[in-house]
This record gives sequence, C-alpha cells and structure tokens, in this order.
Amino acid sequence: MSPGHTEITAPVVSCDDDCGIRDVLDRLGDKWSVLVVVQLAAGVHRFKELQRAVDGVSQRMLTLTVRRLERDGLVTRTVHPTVPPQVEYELTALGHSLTHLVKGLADWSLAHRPQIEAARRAWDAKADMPS
Amino acid sequence: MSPGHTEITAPVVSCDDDCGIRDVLDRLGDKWSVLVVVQLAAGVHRFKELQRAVDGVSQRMLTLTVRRLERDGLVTRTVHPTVPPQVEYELTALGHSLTHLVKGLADWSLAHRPQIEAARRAWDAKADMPS
DNA sequence: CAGAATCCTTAACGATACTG
DNA sequence: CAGTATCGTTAAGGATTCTG
Repeated sequence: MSPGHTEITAPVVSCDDDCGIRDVLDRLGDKWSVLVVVQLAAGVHRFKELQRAVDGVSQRMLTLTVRRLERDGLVTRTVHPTVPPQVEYELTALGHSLTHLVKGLADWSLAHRPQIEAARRAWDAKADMPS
Repeated sequence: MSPGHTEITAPVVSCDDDCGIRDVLDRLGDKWSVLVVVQLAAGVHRFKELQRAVDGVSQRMLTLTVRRLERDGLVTRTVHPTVPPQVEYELTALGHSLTHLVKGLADWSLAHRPQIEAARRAWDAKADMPS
C-alpha cells in the first residue's frame, strides 16, 4: 500500500453500482416515512391518529406514505367496514426489524445534535466574515 | 387503559415536535450525502476521486453535498496549494460515528431486499388486476 | 373517517459553460 | 483540478375540494 492519499480501499458497503442501499434510502429519504414508522412502532394507529401524531403531515402525504410502506411490506392496512370507516395501520415483522435502525438514527441524532449545531454556527459565522 | 385500538403509548422517539431526528434525516434524505459518507469511510478522497467513486453524481451536486457535510462537521476539507489544485476530503470523528449506523442500514437493505421486492411484486400484481 | 383528484408552488437535481 | 454561475427540468410536497 502506498502512503499518502487515497488508494480506495474496499468500499465499506459496495456502492460501485446501486446494489440496494438506494432503494432503502429512497424510502427513508422522503419526508415522512421514518416518522410514520416510528409512530407505528408504538402500536396500531388509525389514519387520523397517525396524522395527529406525526404533526405536520398533510392528509395527502400521509396517504402516499402509508401506501408506499404497505407496498414495501413494512406495514399492513386493515379496513373495518364500520359505519364511519375505520382503517388501522400496523407494522409488519419487516417493519419492526427496521425500527431498531431508525431508533439508532434517532439516538445518534439526539446525542450529536449539539456538535452539529455548533459546527453549523461556526461555519455560518465564518461565512459572514468579509475577509 | 381501554383495550381495542391505539391509545398512543409513549412515543418510541419523542417526535411530538421535531426534536432533532429531522435534522439528521434531511441530511440522510438527500440523494448523495450517505453515498459520500460511505465512500469517505474508506479513506481520504480528492474531489475527482469522490466523483468517480460515487458514480452518477454531478460535479455540482458533489460540491453542494460535501459543503453541507463540512458545514455539519462531518467531513474536513483540506486545500493543498499545489500547481493543479488539490483538495482532500476526510471524515471527522463525528462523521465516522455515523458510519456504523449507515452500515447498519446498508446491511439491513441487502438482507431484506428480496422480501421488499417480493412485497412490491405482489402489490403491483394485485394493482393490475381489474376485479 | 378515510381517501381520491386536482392544482399549484417550491426546491432538488442535472447539464452546460466559465474561472483561478 | 476544483470549483462557481446560470439555466431548465422534474418531482416532492402542500392546500383545497369532492366522495363513499
């Protein structure tokens, strides 16, 4: 191994081509999927409950989000043919397995938030300086 | 506690308001940040090396991405005033601490990809059915 | 209540050209 | 090489209205 700069060692997660990470990232990337999964990790929710819990999500986006999660097999959608319609969403086993990772991200986020904010302040302060 | 449906138990990760998860998610959400972090986890990279390694990223987006990562304190940018300019990017300790989580996501992704694809095929097949 | 449909605004992204 | 600047496209998301 020559010293100095990069020799491009074995990629941590082969991302030479898109071998799957992107698929998951695209689902985690959108604004609401993770938040919904996190909420559902606490238990079964009806549509309106979800919307209140996530706070900020429009009804349209919540619909789209749960549909995509359902399509990916992360949540189940159960319709009860009652007089006011009642639909319950629940995490599948697959969905629950993701919860641990999401929890990890949340923990990391909370733990390192001060550092990140400090770095941002430092950067922004530097940027304001003319010379 | 009444039985039946949801009583909204304690949130897994308090997301009543946005208490930090979103900040991290927004950085994970964009198309390239994670890929760049993953590449840098393998070692120091120059700008062009990164662009080749990530494959698909435009020079503009790579610039924006590394700038944001630098602002957040996840990577360092070192300029060597050589005759052709040479800039090296490297993960900070903070950046490295994120690597574990990203690796976890990648592993999960690879492990459960078949399940997700199967679920999608099933969903799409069902959707095509007229009745 | 749960949702489908429509319209509209924004910003993420990509391609190209130019610079130190 | 490592950017910056500009432009055009597209997709994500929000607001609103209507329906079973």
